[in-house]
Amino acid sequence: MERDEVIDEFRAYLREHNLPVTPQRVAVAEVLLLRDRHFSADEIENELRAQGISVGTATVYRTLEVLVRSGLVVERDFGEGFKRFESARGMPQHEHLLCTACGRVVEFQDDRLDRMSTLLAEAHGFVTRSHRLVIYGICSECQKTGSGL
Amino acid sequence: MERDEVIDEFRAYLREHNLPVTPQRVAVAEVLLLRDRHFSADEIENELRAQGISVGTATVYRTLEVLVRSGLVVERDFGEGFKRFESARGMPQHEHLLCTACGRVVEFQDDRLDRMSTLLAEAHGFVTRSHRLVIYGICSECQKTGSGL
DNA sequence: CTCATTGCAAAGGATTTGCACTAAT
DNA sequence: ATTAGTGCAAATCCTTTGCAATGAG
Repeated sequence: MERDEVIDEFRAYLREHNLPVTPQRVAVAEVLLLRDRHFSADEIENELRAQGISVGTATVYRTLEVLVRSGLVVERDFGEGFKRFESARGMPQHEHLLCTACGRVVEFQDDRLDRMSTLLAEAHGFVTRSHRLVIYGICSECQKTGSGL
Repeated sequence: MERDEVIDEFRAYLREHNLPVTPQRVAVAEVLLLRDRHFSADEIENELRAQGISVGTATVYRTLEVLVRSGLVVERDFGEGFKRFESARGMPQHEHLLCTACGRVVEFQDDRLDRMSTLLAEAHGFVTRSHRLVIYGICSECQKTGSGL
């Protein structure tokens, strides 16, 4: 799949909803959709600044709102005191491993876990809608360097 | 276990650490340890105010810090924009089922899940510190009444 | 041209911190 | 007496909002 296809999808979404396609919106979308990372609003702003593009904080947040509504981006809260955003591409339902030393986020998907989660919910009379698993630990890199010890 | 035993445990913790046992600290501890609920800092303050006890906001937060360090209370973040605190009594590691219709929170514990979570982390080179699973769904009550549909 | 977006700065909500005052040991 | 805790208000951190200037369609 072409890298810019996702951006075009966003452009299409904006047009369909009569929302102006501004360079700022596209710039924010590019950071988020063309990379495989979890960005905080602040990181996005810094990333853009590093690229020489200046986008106001408010605009970053407002664009993130649109991106989430478009379904192209997903909002995550790992209890760090701020939110992170990631492309919704590919992995529909996945879990997160968060390194408490360096903040790195690793994603994975496991069918057995999905099934177990549904069964556990049923056992308590719940009909599952979704679930979220975050495992906090130390990644292999940080284990080597001894960071956060 | 008697209701006041937990409070005595907290008093003991304070003494052992040369921390003064103040009426404010005990008051906050009582709200949290003598009930089966998840409280926000704000709710604790209101609860105390309703009881005619006035405790400053800063003191509530500072006491929560001590309670968490003592291991008697656990801090939770369900992505609501603020933190919740609950007694750690009994269930050392447990998961949460959150009804998206009525907001009810149900807790449960499952060893197989704990083990699976550790194994999944290892498979990705992580050393597990802890994990958090929140299953979002509809509780049996709401399924009957059709709330949130 | 017209209306939505932008950016700045002020406002907000949750939590923290500085500091003079009070209380526990 | 000592030393730490308390309350208040000011300060932070992340995020939202008001509003005049700007830009997309």
